[in-house]
Amino acid sequence: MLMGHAPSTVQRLVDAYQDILVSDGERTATLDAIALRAGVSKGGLTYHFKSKDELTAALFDRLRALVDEDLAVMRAEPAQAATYYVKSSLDVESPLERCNMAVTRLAQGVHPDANELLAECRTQWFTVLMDAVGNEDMVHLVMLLGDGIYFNASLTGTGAMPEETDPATIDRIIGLIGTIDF
Amino acid sequence: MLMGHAPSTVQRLVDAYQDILVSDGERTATLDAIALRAGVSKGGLTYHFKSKDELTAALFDRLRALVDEDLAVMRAEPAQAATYYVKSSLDVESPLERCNMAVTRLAQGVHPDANELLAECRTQWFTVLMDAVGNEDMVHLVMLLGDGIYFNASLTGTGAMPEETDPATIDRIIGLIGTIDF
DNA sequence: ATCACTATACCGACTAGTCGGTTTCTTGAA
DNA sequence: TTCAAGAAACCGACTAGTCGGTATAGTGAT
Repeated sequence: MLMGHAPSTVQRLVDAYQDILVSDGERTATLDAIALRAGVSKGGLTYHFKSKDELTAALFDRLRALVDEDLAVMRAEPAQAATYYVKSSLDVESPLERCNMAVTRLAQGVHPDANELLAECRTQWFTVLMDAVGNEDMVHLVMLLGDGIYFNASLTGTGAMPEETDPATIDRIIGLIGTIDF
Repeated sequence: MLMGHAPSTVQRLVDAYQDILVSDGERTATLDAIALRAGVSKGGLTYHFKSKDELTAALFDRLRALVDEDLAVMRAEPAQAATYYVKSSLDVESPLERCNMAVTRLAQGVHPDANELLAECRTQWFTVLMDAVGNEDMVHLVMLLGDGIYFNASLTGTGAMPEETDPATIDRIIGLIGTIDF
């Protein structure tokens, strides 16, 4: 079969939707704009996705798949799970963070399904971190820290990082937290 | 003169805009919906605000004023500033947090001015916390923690809190952070 | 002939903003 | 005391434009 290296039209459409959500927000993510960015006509879009809800469902499926991968990585190396979780929040260019951000845009637009999906993902991360770390307060601290980093990144969109999310600072903060006794 | 306790129409319009943004998102915050909620007609709205941008500017002014108040409180008691900052992130019903959340909805919709304003506010909080706490890494940690709490709250809208933002948990986390040696 | 589209036209719902008109309150001259 | 004139606050119908969705005729490759 030799699956093509070039992304399929379906993938490109989801990519386009995701990219527009991240960089320009929900309002701008119209069917015309998505089709244009994906390099197809509007008819081409509706050929693959009968409605915008179907396209959104595909974006949700992508997030679920990426989160599953991420959870597998954390489960594979429990000792690094907490550090990995915090640090990966910084990597706003990663497929997971970009997809997460896109769904977050929808959630902030108060799309109920997007909110539910994000809550579900957070629960999964919490469970895996609990298995890896053991201490519940520590897990809350780690997740809140990750959320804070992520929130800062999401506000600036694709633009320049504010000082808060400087990787070196995060490294030092992780070091500080590591010194906490329980 | 005896200034009325009942909020003016202008205030009610900004209230309505803010409330709809927080609980239903940017898309739902139409001029009609805002006017309806404020108890005036659309004409009544446009009498006070010539455009939606003007209404948004009034919301921004409100946030600036509330942040100034908040900064004054922190400056008045530097020893409690960090704890105050983290804990007040939990109080999603406070005028400041609600207004902040409304502007955040616009920022997530990638409104450039909203992003700029939020960045400006964060800088001010950072400066005041630096004066109060001294250690830069500690200030970053405190702010990221506050952002994480705030982000969790903003995702759930006005709904029930997820476990992460349970006040007792936050108290314990603040306690843990207080044990860090520099 | 089927698949994966292109291109274009269209509809109904909705949205920001406009505009003529109405009500209510105040003011100041006859 | 009355009343005309303004001004402030507000109403609601209308316009122009946008968006999601539908429909349809056509194209080129397999």
